This record gives sequence, C-alpha cells and structure tokens, in this order.
Amino acid sequence: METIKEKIRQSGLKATPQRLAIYSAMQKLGHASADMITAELDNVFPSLTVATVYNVLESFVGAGLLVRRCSSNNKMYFDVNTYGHAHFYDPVSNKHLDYDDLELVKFVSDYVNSRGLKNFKLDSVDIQLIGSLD
Amino acid sequence: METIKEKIRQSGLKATPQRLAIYSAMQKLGHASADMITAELDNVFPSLTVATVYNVLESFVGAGLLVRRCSSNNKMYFDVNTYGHAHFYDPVSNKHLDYDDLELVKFVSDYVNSRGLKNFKLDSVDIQLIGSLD
DNA sequence: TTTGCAAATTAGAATAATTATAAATAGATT
DNA sequence: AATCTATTTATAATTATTCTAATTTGCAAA
Repeated sequence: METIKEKIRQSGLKATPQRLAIYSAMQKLGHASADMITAELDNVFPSLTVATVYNVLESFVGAGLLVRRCSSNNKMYFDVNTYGHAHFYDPVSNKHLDYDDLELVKFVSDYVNSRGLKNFKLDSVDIQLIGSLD
Repeated sequence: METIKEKIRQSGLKATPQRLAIYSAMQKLGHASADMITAELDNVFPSLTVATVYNVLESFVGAGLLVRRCSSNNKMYFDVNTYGHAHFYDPVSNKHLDYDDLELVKFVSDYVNSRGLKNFKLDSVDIQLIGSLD
C-alpha cells in the first residue's frame, strides 16, 4: 500500500504538507473544484491560499496525479482517478460520478482508431453520460 | 430551406437583429465562445454588447438552437449543431471539430441504457475525442 | 546535521469570464 | 399609432483564475 507521500514523490514532486492535504482532500471528494478543495481544507489548514490550491492542482495534473474535468458552471473540476473511465455528469448539480467501464472506453477508442483519423492524433476518449442524479 | 429568422421564430423567440447576427456568426464559426462571437461581430454590429451576447447565447441554449461545449480554457463554447454527435477536441488550441457518427453515439447510449442505470436518468451522451488537430 | 538553493507557498493585486441591475429601446399585437 | 412586454444597452458587480514579488521550506549534498 503506497502512501500519499510516496505517490507524490514518485511523480517527481516535493511532498509538501499542502500537497499532501490537497491530494487527500481529492481522494475524499473524488471530483472537486479549486474552491471545494479550499473549503474542505479551510478548518484543518487555515494558511492555505487559493493560489496554492491552483498551483498544486496544476502541478498534479502535470505530474499525472489528477485529470481535469469540464463542467457547465464555469469551474474546472479535477478527478483523482486518472485511468480511462467514463462519467455520469449532472449539469444541474454539477456532480460528477465515475462510470467504471474500461471496455466501453476501449471500444470507442478502437472504433474511432479503426476509422482512420485524418488530421487528428487521438490521445484519449472522454465519455460523459449527461443526465440527472438522484 | 428555412431562414434564420424562421428558425428563431419557430423556437419561440423574437427574431431581433442581434439574434440573427449571433446565430449566423455561430453558423459561420460552428463552435464559438462568447468573446469569439463578440469579436466576429464587432465590425458589422458595433453596438452589440457582451451582455447581449451572453443573453442571446443563453436564450438559444434554452430554445434548443445551440448546445454548450466545455473546454479546458475556462470559457464556455457553443455548438450550432444540436443533433447528437461526437467531437474532436484539442485542449491546446481549444478547437472543437464535429465527428459526425450518429451510430457511435447511439451505440454508446444503447449500451449504457442496457446496463440499467441506478440513480441516474440518462439524457444524452457526450463523446469527446481528445488529441491534437493539425 | 547543517547548509544551500531551487522550488513552493503566501498575500495580495490583477485579469478574465460571466452575471446582475436598471434604464432605454424595439417587436409584435391590438 | 399606442401599448405592453421582451430585449438590448451601459455599466457595475461578481466569480474564477492567474500573476507578482517576497518569504519560506523540502530535501539533496556536504
């Protein structure tokens, strides 16, 4: 079982207290925006500033520890699960939920590749199931 | 062949000059953000304000004339093609390109529905092919 | 263990996108 | 043409994000 500190170090980043706190907040929340992280950590880590939250989230994305997720409320969300998976997304509540079906993602990816893409180099496939959670 | 004016009227909206201009700018651009529309129309329609652009885009989405598209540059984009289709998306240039394959969208939609969704009502499927355009 | 230093954090200001407000204007209907 | 309601406008306000410059800190090497 790998610790968060190890995970961060192995990604080539310094394991600062801020980064540890933000990564574990992300683990707890699964999908979160910068202000959700800030709110989540406000009690436990009062000195944490928004600038740091943005910096850390950005560095995590760069290191492959998080992936970005778009939303319709003009905020960027982040996902702590970085393997290829689909999502449920409710544009009213702006909630994201993992839909773990690697086969589906692989199918779409293979399907698209098999068609032969002109002028496009495919990196990944993002499947978003839009609707309402309850 | 339906005119833009008819299209807007039939959606239950007044066909104002601003709306006509914005809709045809969307037709020209395909996918655009509010500031792209503003820039596009700045010469031909100098009195147009950003507030109007946002209002009109919002009313178009409500009327089903446009659909929103997310991007990774903190701007909301809009798509003039409202039928279900997939997209290429280049997160570096923030370019969106239609990938017209109704079958693919239908396949994913049927596939997901066939699994039986608990706690989720599926409205639509958004398939984004992420990579680089050239 | 201490030191050195590049990297990270901080406070705060700045920017960018979007939304809100309230007054003026303009479509459509009578 | 008069009226009524929706729309547009100018402008201010809000929200999310980024930038700057000073301070602090993790951690590798002495």
